[in-house]
Amino acid sequence: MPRDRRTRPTRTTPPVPTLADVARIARVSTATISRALNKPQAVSVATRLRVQQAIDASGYVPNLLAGGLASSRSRLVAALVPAIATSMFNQTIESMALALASAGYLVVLGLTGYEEHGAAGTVDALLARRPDALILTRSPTEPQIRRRLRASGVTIIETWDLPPRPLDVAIGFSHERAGRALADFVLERGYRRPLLITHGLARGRTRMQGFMARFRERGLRAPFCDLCEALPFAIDGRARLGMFLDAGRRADVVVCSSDSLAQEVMMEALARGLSVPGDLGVIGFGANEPVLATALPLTTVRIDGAEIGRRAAQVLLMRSQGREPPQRRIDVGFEILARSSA
Amino acid sequence: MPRDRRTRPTRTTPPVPTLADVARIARVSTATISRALNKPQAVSVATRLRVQQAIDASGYVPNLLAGGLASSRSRLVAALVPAIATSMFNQTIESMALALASAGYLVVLGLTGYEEHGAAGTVDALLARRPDALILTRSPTEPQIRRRLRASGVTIIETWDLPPRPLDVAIGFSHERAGRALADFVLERGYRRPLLITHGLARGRTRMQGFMARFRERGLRAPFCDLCEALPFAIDGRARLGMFLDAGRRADVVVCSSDSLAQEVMMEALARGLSVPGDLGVIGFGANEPVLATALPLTTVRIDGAEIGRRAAQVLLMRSQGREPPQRRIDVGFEILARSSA
DNA sequence: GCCCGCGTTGCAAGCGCTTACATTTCTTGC
DNA sequence: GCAAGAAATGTAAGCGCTTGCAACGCGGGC
Repeated sequence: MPRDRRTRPTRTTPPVPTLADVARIARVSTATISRALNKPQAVSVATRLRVQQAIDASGYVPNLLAGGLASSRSRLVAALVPAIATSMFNQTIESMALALASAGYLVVLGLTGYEEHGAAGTVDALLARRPDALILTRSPTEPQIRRRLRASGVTIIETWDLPPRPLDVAIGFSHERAGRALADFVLERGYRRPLLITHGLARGRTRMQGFMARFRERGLRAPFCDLCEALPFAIDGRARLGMFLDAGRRADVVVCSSDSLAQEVMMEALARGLSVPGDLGVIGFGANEPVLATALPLTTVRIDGAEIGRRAAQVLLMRSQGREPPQRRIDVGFEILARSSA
Repeated sequence: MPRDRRTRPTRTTPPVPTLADVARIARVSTATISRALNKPQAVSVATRLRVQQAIDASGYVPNLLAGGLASSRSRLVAALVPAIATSMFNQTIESMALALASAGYLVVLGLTGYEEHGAAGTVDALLARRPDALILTRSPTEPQIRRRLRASGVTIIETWDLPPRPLDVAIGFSHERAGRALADFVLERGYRRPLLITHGLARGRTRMQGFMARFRERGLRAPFCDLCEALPFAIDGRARLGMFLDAGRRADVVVCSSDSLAQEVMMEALARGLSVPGDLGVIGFGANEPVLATALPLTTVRIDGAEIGRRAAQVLLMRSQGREPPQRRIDVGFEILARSSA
């Protein structure tokens, strides 16, 4: 093997100090340094002080690759998300990362894209890092992946949904119920001819089905559905509403699968001289901070993405202490924010 | 030490297979497996096949903590960002992560928040992971951190700016020049009384200074500046413009530090019966995908965040092959997108 | 005075890989 | 048919930590 890899760091940097170097300076064994760092209460105050000085003097930064290997606790949390440039889940990841930072955990990102089967390779790449937990923003459907995840033995947290049989722990809400709640909401407000515009991903579909089911249960005629094959953020709301109206169809409220979509729809309505909500109600979905922050008067379904992240952090911290979370399915609910667009 | 940590994975999961297990199955040495995985061309085709079968049979997933420790290449890239819930930099991180994924690299996130000195702890947490590179979205000012970064020997890439003396490699553009370019742009369009609204972070300030400098050079009266102490995404654009106008001041164009800010300003202008750009021009900054995607007719400065990410990936891939990037300061430029709001 | 127990510290065996170097097994050329 | 070099594989020494266990020192109880 290489004689002295410590000189490797490019361009003649002085070698990076190791535990052994610190031990030499502090005149104690490496075990003591390790303990001073990881369970300070096991080390006498005097020694602790000496160790700290040695660390400062040497500029030592622990090598957590080595630490993780030895302890089989990487203090890494893997997050599997479709994207981060434009994503509902960022808030969740961020609040989780923040909640975990003080416990020494870091988040590694696995980007899957929005294709149905984009996750396989990414899952393996993440598992290779031996994370202490894996956060999913979509439950994998492929049995192979599910098996692999289970076999890995790491804590798996599925978020933004509540599958009937979670792989491990799930934190989210029922999209079916959200759909139903929306149906009740629009009916209560007197709307009778809703237009649903949604992307074709599973959750949008599920909400739509909940919505339809409610209408059916009440014996009302089925709402018109515009199920777009485009990705969530790539739907052209103006065009969709335009096409609908141009086809001579009519609606009294538009229920959209995202807030940005709703904004576009609203814009198109206004451009066509329709008043909102007078002539046409508009409802969004997602209400994350940016939309909440603006004074935009959009009626929408608010999901507390940050809360999902905090709960995930809690669960994982419990597991790391060997305790079991009280429940396997944690419902964070949703809330219909009635503002002035519907 | 623990006898058999392989049984650890919670709740009586079967032990996770290791290289040695695969070697046993394939009836070769562990070295051969390692080579088959990391430099396939060094292994005969027949063996490679046998190894692959053994891997499939056992469900082996390499342990990259161990691999990284042994090779001192973690294949981890650390990204230091203020936030991801609402951030200009997500596009950069995402495109970099995507470009690196095929080379087996993963991104670990370090969130610093927007405070001036939030980075210190995060930097150490990231360095402890022994990343092969560190991507910064803001150059650290603290000499201590700069020293630590340099001493670490990892590739450091500063992005979204072009400091005169980069720590290592910088990929970005000149905010000073962007400010000047904006000044020239508004003057060319005949505006003479601009209002600048910006956050108080360094780059916004720099752009503002560039803008002012250009006005001064041309002998024109200084523009009015509204330097807000709020964070970039927390400025209430409607209120800012409102206060300005209510104070009896006048402007013919508003230059904003972000697109979302510009949108709010535009909304307030319209709400006050001012036509845009007839009575008041509005200019944004940042033009990332979401804003580009909408048909929103906002004149703005477009920065190609994705390109910055791709370039970063390139640099780091070169370094990992021992080659030096051709330049230390890579200018990706900016572009003033003249649409219809100014 | 001795023994026990506790609080500290040290010893040293791994954790699961990579890789320099040694060894074995092919190819070739003559 | 054989030597020499190339190609493929094996051997084993780490990489920098963690941690079970042993050793030590000290004070108190009897």
